[in-house]
Amino acid sequence: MPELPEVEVVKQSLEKYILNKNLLKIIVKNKNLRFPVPQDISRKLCNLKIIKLKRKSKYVIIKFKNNWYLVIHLGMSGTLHLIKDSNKFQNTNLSFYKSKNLPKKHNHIFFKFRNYSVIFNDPRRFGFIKLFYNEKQLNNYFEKFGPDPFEKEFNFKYVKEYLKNKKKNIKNFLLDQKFVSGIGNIYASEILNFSKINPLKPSKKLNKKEMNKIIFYSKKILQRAIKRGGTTISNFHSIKGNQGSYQNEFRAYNRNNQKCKNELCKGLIIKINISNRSTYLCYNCQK
DNA sequence: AAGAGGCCCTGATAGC
DNA sequence: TGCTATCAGGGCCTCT
Repeated sequence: MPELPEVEVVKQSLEKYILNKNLLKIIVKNKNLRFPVPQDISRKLCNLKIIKLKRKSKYVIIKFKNNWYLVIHLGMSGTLHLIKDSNKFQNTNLSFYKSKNLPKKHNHIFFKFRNYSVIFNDPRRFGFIKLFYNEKQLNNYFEKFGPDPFEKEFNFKYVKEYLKNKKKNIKNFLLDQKFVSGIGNIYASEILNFSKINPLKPSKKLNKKEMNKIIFYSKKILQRAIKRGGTTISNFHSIKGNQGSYQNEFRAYNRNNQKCKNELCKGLIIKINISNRSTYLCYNCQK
């Protein structure tokens, strides 16, 4: 589900509630996520103050006062929920189920704070959490990732060097987190439609103008999506349950057989498969 | 080394 | 109503 904008929205809303707060305890209901939940995580992290929140790519990074880092990835279907604990039921699991926003199933991890809990829900369990015990370990993990689209390193020189002599098509490169990190299947289609580039175009055939368009629209579209609270297709929302609205601005994704919205273009958006993932494009203006 | 494809998992929806 | 097939926002692993 969540690409960079959705994760950024989650990080920002999470920050309001858990920054500078003590994590009282963690209750793991199901440790079988994409990777097993780290052993003894509750004992290790209880009564530790959260001193910083960051986002890298599609990951939320939570820093504790002892310089440990908890990293959260939401996979395809993961969500975080903020639930107020009523006084009556505090310290019992019952309180967690009092909010109508909380799904009934797949609430795998409960992070308990003084007056509320943050709950990790994930039906498909492609999400996961990881624990790092110092900054070096953390940096080591993210070393293999390319720059976020917003980072200065994501510039013409980098893109040109990286794509030189590469056979893979540009759409698959936008999804390749080693090249640029944070873009997923929705925004890849959007970026290429704005840039008027065919997703199947071999990367080495992109000219300077096209590379610059990709860089420009990656930043612009993701910024805009963050501003609109992300994209809500089936279940994404911030931790308070607010829905994003960027889906109302889609130009390509989910618009099979509808008119292309690029200026002066009379083409139709068509859905095709690239590497087994839905891809939306306009053959008329995306060359 | 780069690239293609399979796979992990549940739920929603379409078609019969 | 109930079956089956297909698809879904991601990314790791294996094979060539």
